[in-house]
Amino acid sequence: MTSAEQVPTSRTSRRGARPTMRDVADQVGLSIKSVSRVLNGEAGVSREKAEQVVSIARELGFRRNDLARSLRRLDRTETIGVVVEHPATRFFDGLIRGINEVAGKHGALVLTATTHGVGTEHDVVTALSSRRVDGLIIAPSGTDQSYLRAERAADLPLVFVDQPPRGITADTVLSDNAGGGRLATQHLINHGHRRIGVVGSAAGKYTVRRRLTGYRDALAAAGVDGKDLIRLDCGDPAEAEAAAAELLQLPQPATALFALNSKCTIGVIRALQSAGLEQRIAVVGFDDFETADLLRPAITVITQEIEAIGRKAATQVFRRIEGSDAPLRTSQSKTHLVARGSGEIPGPCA
Amino acid sequence: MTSAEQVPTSRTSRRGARPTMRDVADQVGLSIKSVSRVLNGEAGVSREKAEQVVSIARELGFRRNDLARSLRRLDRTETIGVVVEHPATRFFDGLIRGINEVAGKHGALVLTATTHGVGTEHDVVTALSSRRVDGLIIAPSGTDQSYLRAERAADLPLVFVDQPPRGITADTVLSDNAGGGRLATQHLINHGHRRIGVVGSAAGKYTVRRRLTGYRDALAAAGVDGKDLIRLDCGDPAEAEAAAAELLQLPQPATALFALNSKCTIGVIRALQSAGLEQRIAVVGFDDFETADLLRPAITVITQEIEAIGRKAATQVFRRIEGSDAPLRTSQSKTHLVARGSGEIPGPCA
DNA sequence: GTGAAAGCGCTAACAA
DNA sequence: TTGTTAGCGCTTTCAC
Repeated sequence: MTSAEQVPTSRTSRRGARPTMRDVADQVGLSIKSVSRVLNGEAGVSREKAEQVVSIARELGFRRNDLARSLRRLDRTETIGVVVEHPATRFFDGLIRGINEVAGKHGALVLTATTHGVGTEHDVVTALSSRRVDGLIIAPSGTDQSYLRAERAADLPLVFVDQPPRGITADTVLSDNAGGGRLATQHLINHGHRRIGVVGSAAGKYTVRRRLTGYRDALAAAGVDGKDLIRLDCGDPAEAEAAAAELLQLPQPATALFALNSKCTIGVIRALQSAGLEQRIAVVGFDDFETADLLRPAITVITQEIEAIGRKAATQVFRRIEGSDAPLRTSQSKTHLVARGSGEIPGPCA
Repeated sequence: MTSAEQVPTSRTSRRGARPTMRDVADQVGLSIKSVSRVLNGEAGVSREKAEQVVSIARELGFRRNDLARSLRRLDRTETIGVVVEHPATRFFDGLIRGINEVAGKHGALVLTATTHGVGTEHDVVTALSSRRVDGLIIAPSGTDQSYLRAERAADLPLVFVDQPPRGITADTVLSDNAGGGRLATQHLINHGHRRIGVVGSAAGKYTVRRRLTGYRDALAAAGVDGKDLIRLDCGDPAEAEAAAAELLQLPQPATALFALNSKCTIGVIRALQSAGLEQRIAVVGFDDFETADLLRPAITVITQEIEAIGRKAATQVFRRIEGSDAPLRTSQSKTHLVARGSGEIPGPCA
């Protein structure tokens, strides 16, 4: 409290230090609060001073520290987190497009984190939660989401896509996977097939189970038995290729194949090409891919309304952020069959 | 300082409020600092108390507020930002994989933001900078990066990939685009082609210019003239298809086509299929795509070492984060030709 | 139209 | 082993 001169070191000169509102205020000769007002577009500062603030801020390379801002404003970061396993699939591309579209309207930044590789889903989600995103859209890759109890308890908006969460309840946006499985199978039956093989990924996965349910329903409705024609747990195209090859070499071989995701579709096509059967065996794949129409035959697929799913999920997140406490909701988007050739190859009963 | 009882309202009961170290400390009957020690794995707390802290923290659903933590620790957020136009391409997939691999070793979270659609590159990068990421890896989509002067001045680690920045200088990791263009063109020349058409995207884009340079160099080295065979500014497969069709209908039509990116490759293939020329006209595409080997003929491509680029970029970012002030560096990764059939269709001079 | 003071949740520095 | 104090950069509240 003595009047000894304080000689504050200029913070801006420290390596890596970034200018603060304090620095701008000092330069303009204004209080930090006025600077804050200007930089946040609040009223109550004279035009002249305001212009000075803007110009000095620009000159200094000022960027508002949103860490501090969000801390003071009690965790409104205007950021939503998206957690996916793997960004480079048609599915996640469309999803993120849809989410971005809605988030843009709300002035929020969308940050995507990947669970592939080092970090597990749990780690990545927790990291985002600790960084206080305002909401989270999660395409689960783990098998248990009960670690999110803390976030649920704190009312952090959580929306699941592609698969429902396990171990907790939350808003969820799904595709009609069973409907898609039914569509595909029915389509093949209609084209005269009775021995319809299935190649899919992890047997325990929700989407796999649902698509399979649709397959079984369609077979049952047509009075067909398909028990020995299912090959699951194919994690990559190579495994799917092997599985498809197997289905084609059974005593009573499959005359049509239904691939439960696009990686499997690729494996199936490889198997058919190796065997020279691509014009003889029908194929329907779940999920579209960019070059599906360039193949010979072009590939018939089941498509999902992916961008719509992204929009729905984001809309729901923002509804919750704005305080909605409507009951938890699970919505389901349609799936469609796009006939391109491979699925219309006739079977023995055509 | 009077002994009047303070009756603090329980903060945890407020809707959306999340437990703090204060809450944990109160429950355990310890100071906030001890809680901090435990939750950050610092030594100096008795086993017994530490276990209590951990268990109460878990019970309360405590998540450390990393906004506050980072604020106090002067902007070490242990987060790096990646800015890309569009996550769902083979390129960005590999890139993010490589980045994640390195970031994982450094305990940092990788957050990806997309510039496609609503937000411009500038907005997205600034938002990330305001959130105080420790470093930024940017695949430029805009045409001018001088807005990053503030970040450069503050020594925020910045690494550009795919294309160098304009308007500022920074560490950059590129592919040898010209080399790839030369490889492709030379390959076609070697297979007897002299009229080699090019279909590419935006003429002003760095990668397009470099790949074209390689093309011209190879033609010049072989004494071939290719002036009227270049069609740029094809933004999507449809435009590339039209451009390719045009090149095939010239008085002296192209006998081979070089597509400068995978979207163009797809358009080119479509044009050839429509004309029934896919077995007659040679094609080389820049950038691989998942179904390239399923097409007939399978597509010969130039590949980039994408994951390596991601690893290099991330390594450089962390080097800078750790304080390196080595001179700015531009590194270049190799490109390779993968022969699959379409590029080996012989030309008239074979 | 302008500013001073307090405090968001945490950690650094120091004290006991 | 444990606690106290100050303060990161901002916004909120209230006073002038």
